[in-house]
Amino acid sequence: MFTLAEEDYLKTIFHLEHDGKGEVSTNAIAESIATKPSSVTDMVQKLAEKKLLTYKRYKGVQLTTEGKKVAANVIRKHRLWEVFLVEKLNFHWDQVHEIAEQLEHIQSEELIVRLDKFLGSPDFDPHGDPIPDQHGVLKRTEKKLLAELEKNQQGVCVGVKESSTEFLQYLDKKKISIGTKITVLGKEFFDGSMIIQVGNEQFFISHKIAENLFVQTL
Amino acid sequence: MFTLAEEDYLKTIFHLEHDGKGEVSTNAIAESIATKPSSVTDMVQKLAEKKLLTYKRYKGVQLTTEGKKVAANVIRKHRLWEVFLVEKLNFHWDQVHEIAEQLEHIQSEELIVRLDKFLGSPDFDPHGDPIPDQHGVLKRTEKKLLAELEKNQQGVCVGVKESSTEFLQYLDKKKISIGTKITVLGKEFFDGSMIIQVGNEQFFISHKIAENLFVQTL
DNA sequence: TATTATTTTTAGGAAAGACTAAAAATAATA
DNA sequence: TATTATTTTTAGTCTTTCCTAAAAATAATA
Repeated sequence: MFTLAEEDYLKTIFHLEHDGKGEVSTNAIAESIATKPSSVTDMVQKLAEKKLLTYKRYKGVQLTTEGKKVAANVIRKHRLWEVFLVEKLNFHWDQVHEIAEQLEHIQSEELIVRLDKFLGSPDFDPHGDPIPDQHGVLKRTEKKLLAELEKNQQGVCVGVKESSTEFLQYLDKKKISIGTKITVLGKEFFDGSMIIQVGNEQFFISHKIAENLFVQTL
Repeated sequence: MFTLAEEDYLKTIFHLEHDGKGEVSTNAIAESIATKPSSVTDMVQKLAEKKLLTYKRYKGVQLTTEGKKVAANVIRKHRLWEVFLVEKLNFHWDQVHEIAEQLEHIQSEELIVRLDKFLGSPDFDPHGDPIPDQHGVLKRTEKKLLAELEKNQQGVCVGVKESSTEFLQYLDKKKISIGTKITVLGKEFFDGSMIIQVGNEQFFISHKIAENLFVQTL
């Protein structure tokens, strides 16, 4: 369908559009993709001919609906493979990017349908980033403190507020790390303490803990 | 390390060397890889410079030890991915070749080590072909009738001798198909009947059945 | 606003890997 | 062995994607 290079450009432009608002500049693309601006101009003109983006000389580019769909699909594949690598092959979350960069280009609709099912149709990748659905729709997410979640809400751990050794050791003991899915089973109004589920374990955490953990939520 | 095209050539030449004996001709490679002989000459000269094969004009090529190692490694990856697709994603054994053709080029030592472990270090792919080990060593295998196996031997189903509807339905009921691993738990000298293990099931089969099933063995 | 700096594009070309057409070896046959 | 057929190679191109160097457009500043 699309070449590896085309897919990489679309994906990168998609990300840049989400960060900065509006058009994406040639230089920004060149930097992201580690190539020269002149190469970007070439490719961007080609993608414009294919109606995957709109391009006006010196004015930057913007993905079309079709372009966004293709890009989101590549990102979907990338993030699903990352889940596979971490959940099934026990890679650490920070080891999987490079491999997923390759796997995201494997062409097979059926493969992704089955992989998604095999993984239990996850909503987030191991970095806490949301996985676009089959139609390329990326649910918008918010980064919150775990303490802000209500009963029955879910989040994926994406970071800590204060990283004292004690706190990190606590998280380690409780098997909580970047990408870990956390479900709030109960919340005590009195002191803000919670019962949460992590993997198959359920346990109590204090408000102090819940205020130190960042989670990504739908 | 090597380009996708290089890996495809090495793999193809490896297979051709195993089929016909001796040197592999330009035309044979061209046909296998669906390209023109002139393109083969180009690539073969390049691979010869890289010492992956020996090449004499008009005389065909032969892989060096290094070339064989690279080729066997690609084949190892291909076959491990096929096992993954069939065992984990529930693809049918005849649907996986094209996808594995792509997956075999993913570059990551660590990935293959972990994939192999995840799959339980299988010896055969879903077609009954042996999987080369980490060092590129391909165990030689034999195709036999199941009836010829002794107690505690293992084989992978690779075909049937006579394919009557009744027999195929029997195999279907017993969940035996191409690629199914069969272990002989016991064998009765008197009538040649066997107790075999298929998946988690253990059951009795008559000599007549065992004589109609081809298996690949180490 | 004139000038300088930055960004972007054009022009021309390189490497990889494919192709066609024609030439050169080798093989097969009369 | 001479001739024909087949296989293989060479020579010259094409496409994709990248590059460098120089030109053109836009933005920033005096």
